[in-house]
Amino acid sequence: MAVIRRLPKYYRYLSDLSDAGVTRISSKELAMKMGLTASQIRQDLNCFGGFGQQGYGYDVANLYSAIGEILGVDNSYPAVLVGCGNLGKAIALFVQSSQSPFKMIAGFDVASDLVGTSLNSIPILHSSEIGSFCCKNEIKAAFLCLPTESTKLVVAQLYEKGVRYFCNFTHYNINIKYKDAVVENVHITDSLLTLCYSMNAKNCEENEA
Amino acid sequence: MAVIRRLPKYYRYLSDLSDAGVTRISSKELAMKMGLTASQIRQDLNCFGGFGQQGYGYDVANLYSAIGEILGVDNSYPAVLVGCGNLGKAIALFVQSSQSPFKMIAGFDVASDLVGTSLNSIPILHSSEIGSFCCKNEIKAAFLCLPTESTKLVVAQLYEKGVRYFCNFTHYNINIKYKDAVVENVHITDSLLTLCYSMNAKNCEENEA
DNA sequence: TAGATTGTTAATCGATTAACAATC
DNA sequence: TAGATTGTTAATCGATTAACAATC
Repeated sequence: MAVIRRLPKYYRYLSDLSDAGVTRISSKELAMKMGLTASQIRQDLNCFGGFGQQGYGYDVANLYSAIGEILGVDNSYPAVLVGCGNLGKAIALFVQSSQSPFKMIAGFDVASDLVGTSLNSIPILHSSEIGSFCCKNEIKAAFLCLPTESTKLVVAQLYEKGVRYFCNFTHYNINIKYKDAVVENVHITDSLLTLCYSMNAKNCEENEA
Repeated sequence: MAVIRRLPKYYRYLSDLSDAGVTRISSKELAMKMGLTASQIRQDLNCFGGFGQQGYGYDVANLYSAIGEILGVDNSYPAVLVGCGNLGKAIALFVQSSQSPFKMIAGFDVASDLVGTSLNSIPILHSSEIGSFCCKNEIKAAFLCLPTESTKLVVAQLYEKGVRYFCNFTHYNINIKYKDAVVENVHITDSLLTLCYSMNAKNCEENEA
C-alpha cells in the first residue's frame, strides 16, 4: 500500500519539526515541506484515525508518537547481516546508530580475514554458521549485502530456520520462490540507471534541437 | 513514469538470461521470472517500440541492447561523491565496479584524515573545493552520502555550478527548492521502517488471535 | 460568530489487467 | 495450416486530487 510507504517519511518530517520546536502544523504546511498535496496528507493520516483537529491542524508531538506506534519503532528486532563488505559495514553502522527498530546481533561472511573480527562490536562469524545461529537466536530478519550469486543458497538456509523478513541489497528475487517472505528491496543499480536514463533523455532532447 | 523505473529491472534480467545462453523468451516466461504479468511486460516494452515477434517472443540479445540504448548505459558521465564515509565508500566502489554509466572522478569530505587520501584511485578533496572542481570539470551528477544537516549547503553549491542530477542518500529534500533537479532518492531508513511496520503488523495479528 | 482546517465523499487520473485480433 | 505469442484496445482497479460540509 502506497500510504504505508509514506509513513516513514511523515515520521521523519515530524521528528524534524519536533526538534525545531514546532508544536502544531496544518496539512497545507506539511504538504509544502514534503512536496505532497494537503489532500493526500489528510487522506493518508485518516487511514489510521483522526489525528487532526478541525480549524487547528495536527499536534506534532501527538502525530509523531502515533505514527511511531503504527510503525512499531520502539521494537528491537534481533537481526543478522549477511555479507560484511563495504556496503554491509555501512548498513550495520546505520542500523546501530540511528534509533533503529533492529538490533544487529551478528554478521556473516566467508572471507577468512573478516571472520573472527568484529564490526563495531558485532561479531563476524563464518557463513556456514548462519543456519544454526538464526535457529538458536530465533532470528526473524536479515540484511543481505552479499554477492547476488551466493544469495539463493543463503536465503534458503535463512528461510528454513524461520527468517521471513529481508532487507535485500542483492538482485536475487526472493519472492519468486518464497511467497510469504516480506522483502524490502534496495536496488542501487536501478536508481543509478534510472538517473542515467534522465540524463540520456535530456541529451537526446538537446541534440534534436 | 512507472515503466521507466522498471526498465533497469528488465535490463538486469535480460543480462542474466543472455549470460545463461538463453536467446529468446516470451512475455509469459519473463513475467514468471520477474514476478510481473505477461500483459504488463508487453505493455511496457511497447512504449518504446515493437521489439517482439508474434508467435515467437522476444530476442534476448536484441531486447537487451535496445533497452541498454534507451537507458543510455554506454555513457560515462563524470560524477562526484560528497561524503566519503562507509556508505560513500561502498557507493564509490559500486559505481566503479559494475559497468556503470557514471565515472566517479573525485570524492569530497571535511574529515582531515580522509582529505588527501584516495578511495580506490579516486582522490578525496576537501569539501570547500566542491564548487570550483565541479565548475572546472563540468560535472552534471553528484552522489550525496554526507550527513543530512550539511546537505543543504552542498546542494546549493553544486546547483549553482550546474549540477542537476543527484543520487541522494540523505534526507534533504532537494526538489522542494530546486524544481528542475532530477533526483533519485535512496532512503534506507524508510525501507527499514517499512519492514518494521510489517513485522509489527504481524505481531499485532498474532496477539489478537 | 467568523476563520481556519479537518474528515470525507466524489471526480479524476494513471497504471494494471484482461481479452482478442493480427501475424509470425 | 495450426499453434504460439505479440501488439493493442477495452475494462478494471487503485491512488491522487478536488470539493465541501462538519466542526473546532
